[in-house]
Order: sequence, then structure tokens, then C-alpha cells
Amino acid sequence: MISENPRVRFAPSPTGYLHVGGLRTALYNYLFAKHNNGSFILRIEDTDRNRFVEGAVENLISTLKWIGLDFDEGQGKGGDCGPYMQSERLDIYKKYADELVNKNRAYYCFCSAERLTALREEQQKNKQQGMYDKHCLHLSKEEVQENLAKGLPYVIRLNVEKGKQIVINDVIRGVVEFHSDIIDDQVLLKSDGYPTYHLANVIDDHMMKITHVIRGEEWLSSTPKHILLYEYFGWEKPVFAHLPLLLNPDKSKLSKRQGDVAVEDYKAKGYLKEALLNFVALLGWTAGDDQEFYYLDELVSKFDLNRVNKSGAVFNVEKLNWLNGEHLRKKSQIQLLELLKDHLLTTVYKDNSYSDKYLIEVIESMKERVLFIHEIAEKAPYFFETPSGYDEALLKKRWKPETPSQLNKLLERFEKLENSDKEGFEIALKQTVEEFNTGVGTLIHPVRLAVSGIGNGPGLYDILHIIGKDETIKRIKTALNKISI
RNA sequence: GGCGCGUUCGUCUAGUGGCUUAGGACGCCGCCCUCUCAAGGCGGAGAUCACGGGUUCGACCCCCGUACGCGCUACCA
Repeated sequence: MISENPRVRFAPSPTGYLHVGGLRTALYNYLFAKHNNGSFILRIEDTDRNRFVEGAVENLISTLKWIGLDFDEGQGKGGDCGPYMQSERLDIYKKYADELVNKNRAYYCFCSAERLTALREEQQKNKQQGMYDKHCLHLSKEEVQENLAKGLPYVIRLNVEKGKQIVINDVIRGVVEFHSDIIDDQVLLKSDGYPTYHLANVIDDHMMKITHVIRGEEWLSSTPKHILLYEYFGWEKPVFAHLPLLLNPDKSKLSKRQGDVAVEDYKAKGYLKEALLNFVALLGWTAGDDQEFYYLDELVSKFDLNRVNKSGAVFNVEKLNWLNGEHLRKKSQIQLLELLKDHLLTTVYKDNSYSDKYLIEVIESMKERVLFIHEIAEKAPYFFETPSGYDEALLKKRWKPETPSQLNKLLERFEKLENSDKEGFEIALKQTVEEFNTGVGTLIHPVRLAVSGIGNGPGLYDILHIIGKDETIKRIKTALNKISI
């Protein structure tokens, strides 16, 4: 348990939708915060105006809300450390960038894009490390003022002190060292007045009192720049934890092309938020025991940052599917009923009306046979409409020449039933079968076919009970008319 | 190219020097249950612990090297 109350943040860029990798980062931050009685903050890093996507912020927030990762502070929620949208903090970044310039830990740079590319090409040709050559560091105060007065475009660069060893003590990776000689004089403030990630991130984490920076491994390489910034500002550093990456089946960094990456895609496909959260939590972390099924609150109580893996994890949909089925089966009747009703609204059955009692019976008979709620209607359409045809192969196998006469006998018994109780159908069928001196199978299969059109599903007597005596008789008669062999 | 990180069944992983003939889960296969399909139960195949050297009485676990993979190397995050 961390003694003081930690503060962590999830800081996505509004460049599209919430990525499942982002979801896992958000989840681990959330779990860490909640486990340690801390705060989870949402900050929007919209410093790249070219990549900004309209509506992405709202989308991010609503997706986070759907999945149930509530934040304590942040964009759309408020708090004492706002604004939480970086584009609304531009004056802050400029102020701190200037502070660094005054301390000689950063400097104005007026180099053109042309000079920069020429420099890079030259370095490449000589097989040198591609780095800015500190050309503008040597500009005098007067020259800088002159250029500024002329309105020349400029950036502010970090003045990296060479010859230093920079040490990161990462919770997940242990000690990682970098030499400052290979760290570029990173642009901190862009010519459009916006900060780069590095500057904004460090300033905001400091001002928002972030204690633990939990982010993807792709940031590990730029962490020394951040460390330098903390040192140059004279600020206390947060604890760093770099999470392993989520991978495609071919082990490359998880991307579109090789499957769905947006949380919304999974939502649209009918995945339960509980399953998605459960699955993603296990991609890089285990409690160390054999438990695989978790609800969010259990994850909160068991989560431990020290038990996070170092290596990347392939996002394997098969296991997610299984977990979805597990979570589905654990849901209450009422929850499943709501889920099914919502789904039916999106199908051709949307204008039909089914009683709750009926739908609950359908759910009870089907929930062990599906992984997704939508599979109920797909795998058992006969609960929602009369069969439109009969499985050919099965017909051949189960529908014998003597079947019609046997079914007619069965119908006689069914007609006499007083209600739609399971037992009534069962007794009637068994009596009929005895009369013909054969096994139950000779009638069960043809009846199943007549009533559902297909060969699999819940127990036959359950199906008959659910659709009821009248519908059962009607369907068998229809089948007798339609099927002729 | 440089720098950094990583490497246990197909996949997610357990494992912190002897308890390991490497355990679990998903998927796959088989059996049981059974009117079918599932669910459930039982069982099976599947990992020379990337490779090569050390250290040690003993290494998946510690050290070194190599290979491979991935990340970063932008006025993108």
C-alpha cells in the first residue's frame, strides 16, 4: 500500500477513438489509484492541431463512462488543477518555457525546416546520430530579441547538458540508464505556440500533483528528456511505470488492419464491458493465483503494479470471447432481459412484441449456449418467428417415410394436453413412441426439425414448453404439409 | 545505423536457486453426461524455459555474450 494518496492520470490525445491499448493504460491507472485510495485524473493532450479529430474528446469521455472507469478529476468533470485540456493551458507552457530559457536550460531556435533537413541528411551521410547541432544556442540575447522583433518564427529547445548519465528507476523495468550525449535538444515549444508532449506532460504532471506516471512502453525512450526537465525546473520527479505493449498476432504493435482496436468496435460487436475490462486487465498482469474471472472491484482490490509483466502481450480475441460468455452467464435474469430487448430492437423482430416472461424463458434456455446476447436470436430464431425452412441434411437423416404417420399420432396426444407443461409433452411423446415400439429419438428429432427447422438447441421439451402447445401443433402441421419425401 | 526494452506450450501466463518428470487458462482433440447443440465433469496432445557460455553441489530462475522481436530516434503523441 502506498502511504500517501497517489494521483495518477490517463492522458490520451483526441485523435480518434479510445484504443484498447489506451483502455488498458487507463484501467491500470484506475486500478492503481483505487487500490491505493488515490485519484484518477483525465487530461486531454491536444497539442497537435493537425491530428485533432472533431468530437474525439466527447467520444473518449463517453467510452470511458460506458466502460465504467470513472475519473475523479479532469476534462468534463472539473477539479482544482484545471484546465485539464492542454490547449487551454498555452500561457502556462510559454511561461515555464521562458523560465527555462532564463535559466539557460532552454533556448530560442530560429532554424528553418530546410536547414534542419539538410543537417539531418548530412549527419545521415556521415553515419552520425541525427541531432540538432545547438546552432541557435550561441545567439546573443540581442540577436534573439532582434529576430523576435522581426517576427521570425521560432521554437524553444531543451538545452541538454552533455556528459551526464540519466537514471530512471522504473517500477516495472527496474533501473534503466541513458547517456545525455545521445539525447537531442528536443523542441519544447513549437512555432505555432503549442508545446510538444514532453514539455506539456512534465509541466502538467507537476502542476496536477501526479505522483505516478503509468504509461505505455513507447514512452520509455523519451523519459530521460522528462527527467531532465524535472531537474532543470527543480521539481520532484514522479514514480515511473512503463507498461508493456499490446500486440497484433504477428507481434507488431497493436494496430488497425489486423483487427479491431477501438473500444467502440467491441461494444458494437456486443462485447460486455465487464468482459473487455477483465480481458484487458489480464494482458500483462496476474495476481499470481489461478483466477481468471474478475469484476472491476475485485481487480481494484487485487491489483499490484509490481506484478505487471515486462513483455508485450498479443491481443487474442478467442479468450475475450470466452470471457464474454462467462460474464454473460453470471448476469441476472433482469440484466439479460434488458440486454436481449435492446438487441431485438436492432433486428427484424423489432416490431414484434414478446412478453418479459417469454423472453426470460428463452434466455434461460439459451444462455449456456451463447457467448453473446445477439447469438440468442441468431442461433434460435425459432423463438421469434416460425421456421422458414428445414435443414436439408437433417431432414434426410431424421425424416423417415413413417415419420408423418407417427407425427399425426403424436399430434392427437398433443391436442389433448391441457397446458404447455414440459412433462405433458414428454409423456405424450413417450407414449406415442411406445405405441410404435421404437426409441424416443425417432420422434424427438423430427419434432425438433418441425418446430425449429434446425438440429440443435435447448432440450426439445423446453422448446415446446416455451413456444407453447398451440404453436407446437401449428408448426408440426405446417411441417407435415411442407415436407414430402 | 544508434539508443532502449523484451524473449516459458499456438495465445495469455505461474515460476524470484533445490518443492518442477515446468503449473493454470483460452483454443484444439477424446471420453462421460445426453434427444441435438451447448454448459459441466474427466482426460490428452502441446514448452529441448530463444541460443551459447559461465557462477553454483544444483539453474527457467544469477552473470556475460549472441540471435531474434519490438519501441524510440519529428515543430506526433
